[in-house]
Amino acid sequence: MDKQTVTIYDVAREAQVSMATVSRVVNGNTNVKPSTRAKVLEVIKRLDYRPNAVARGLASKKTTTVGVLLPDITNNFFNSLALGIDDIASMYKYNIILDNADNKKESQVLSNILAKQVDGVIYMGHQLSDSVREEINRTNTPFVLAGLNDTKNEIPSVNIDYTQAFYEVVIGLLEQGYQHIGFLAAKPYFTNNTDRYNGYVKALEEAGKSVDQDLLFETADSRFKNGEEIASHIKDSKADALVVVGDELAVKVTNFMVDNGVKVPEEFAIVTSNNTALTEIVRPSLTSIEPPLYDIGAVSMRILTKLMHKEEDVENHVTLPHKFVLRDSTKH
Amino acid sequence: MDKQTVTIYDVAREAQVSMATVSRVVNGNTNVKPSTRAKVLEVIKRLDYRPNAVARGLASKKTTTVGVLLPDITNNFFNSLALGIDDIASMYKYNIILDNADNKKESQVLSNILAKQVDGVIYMGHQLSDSVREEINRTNTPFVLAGLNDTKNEIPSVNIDYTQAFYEVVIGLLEQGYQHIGFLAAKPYFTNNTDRYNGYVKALEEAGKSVDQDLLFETADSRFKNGEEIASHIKDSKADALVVVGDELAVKVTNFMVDNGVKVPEEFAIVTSNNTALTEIVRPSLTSIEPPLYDIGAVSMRILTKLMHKEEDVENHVTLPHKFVLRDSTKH
DNA sequence: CTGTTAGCGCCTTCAA
DNA sequence: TTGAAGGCGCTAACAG
Repeated sequence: MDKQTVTIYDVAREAQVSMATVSRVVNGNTNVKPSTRAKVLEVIKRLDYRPNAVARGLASKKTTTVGVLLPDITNNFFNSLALGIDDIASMYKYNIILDNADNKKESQVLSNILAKQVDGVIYMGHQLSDSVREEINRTNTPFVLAGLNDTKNEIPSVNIDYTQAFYEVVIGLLEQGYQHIGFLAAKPYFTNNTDRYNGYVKALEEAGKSVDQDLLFETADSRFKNGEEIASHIKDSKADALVVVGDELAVKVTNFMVDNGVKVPEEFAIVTSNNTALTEIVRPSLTSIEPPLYDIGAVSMRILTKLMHKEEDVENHVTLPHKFVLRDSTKH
Repeated sequence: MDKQTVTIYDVAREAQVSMATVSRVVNGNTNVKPSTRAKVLEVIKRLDYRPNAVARGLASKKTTTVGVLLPDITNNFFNSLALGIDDIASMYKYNIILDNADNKKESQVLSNILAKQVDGVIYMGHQLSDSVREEINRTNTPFVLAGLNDTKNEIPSVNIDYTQAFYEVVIGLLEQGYQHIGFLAAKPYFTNNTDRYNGYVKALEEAGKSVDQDLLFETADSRFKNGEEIASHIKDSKADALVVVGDELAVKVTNFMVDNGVKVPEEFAIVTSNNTALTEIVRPSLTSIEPPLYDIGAVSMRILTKLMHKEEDVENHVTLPHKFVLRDSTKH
């Protein structure tokens, strides 16, 4: 009738031991005589006993559950991170409470997840709002930001060097002879995009060029659907190369260019930022920065486990190395 | 120091009422004098009290948490369903414990999730193994299969009519004059693929054609990466049209054809099955069956809420209508 | 090596 | 409308 029918008491009675002993064998405590352990295990199996994790959580103050917040589970950037998180989580026997915080009041979602007594939280998103930061500071539950820099450097985070990556991309484009390199990203620039923009600027300045406002393109949302109009603007501009934040956006621009007779990469080069599967699907395929998405998630979770186990000297701000994948949207 | 510092006792003391009263206002029980309710609420706010969901779960035997199992969170088919599930879940105030069951022993994962006392479970996957079915039957926790038919019709599920959809696709291709229509799917055929295959066969038979073994193509895995070799086989076969299970696979075949000079759709037509974003990214864009992925997830979760609330007469096997999106990979 | 005994924080009768 | 009291199932000292 109920979810849980057989309890630790039932096992204890049936095995003719105390519940403490049953608890010990369930928790792998070694101070149990092998013969009684065997007896208990037999009864557990026979009765199909399954320890109630909720009761366990209440008594031990540990739930072996971590909260994971992300803006959009269908976004390849975020779900790639999530995969890494999930793998490491299950390796360490943690469950994940997933919250697609898109459109919901994040601090509300966070409060709710904290009420569930998660042992830790991984936060993914475009930026860290003040209300969320406040929640984080108010609780003792460990937090890690995955793929998002903390502008105040208070909260542990795992990232690549977005500035450096974009700097390198632009330098490369310059070397290939492109003259008017545009920058396309969603506005307003959130944390990571500010970093990327800085890398773009730095490269231009080193090359003795100044930033041309006419080469700064923006969209309100980096999702695929919103790329059509901006692509048209870009085509009509003097840009002969473009670095893009968001593969979906980059794909949209690429298709628009090709569909409208622009030769890529001869007349127009495109470099994108996340190296998701889309980059290999478009024609021409897209040259891209290759951030180790899975690893960012995995490392974030690994750090969280250390934090949850109260280990000392946990690395707080990890910068993972990135690579580049040269494909057909650039000359090289 | 601890996760949870302020408890219901603290609030009771501070508000000078009993904890029972605090519990009542927290749970929206109406039998509380407005003035004392106000007082309690004030204290709750002032103390930043947050009810401990674990304790609540233990006492009430409800966790307002549901388990969601899927094989791969980076797969667009599954994460689209997950988005629908998540939206409805948060609408009904449920949290989701997400388990990427890929490569792990599913029944183990399931047992683990059941130990967390979830109020219900949504299962997604390619098939329902016997061990999982056994687990499901052994527990009283409600289950719903999302995007997966139960071959034994025991467990509630939400799907489209895969057989009918493929039947219609093949009929359409036949009408357009294609003579040798191939069928490409991962082998062995799991539940849904068997349905799809049946639709393919049914259409051919109605047209007086028999199934040609040389037109049955297979891969071990429907993911994008494994499509190269099979695409080459298909190109060398007599097929002049192809229905594909899995958009990633379809994209791979399309790119291979185009890259190798085959004219799509003039010489070769392709129809895919899930209408994920990829279909609009390839050139030519892909004609596709349009299953309401988000809705399948949403309806599954809606049904699960009814089951969890022990409502009567809950619809058990829902078949949602599908559509078709005609794009450039077919003549029409 | 094993049992006894308090709680963990909250819900929920049952009385008042 | 409110309070007292007994669990929910398990962990974790503390004895023995």
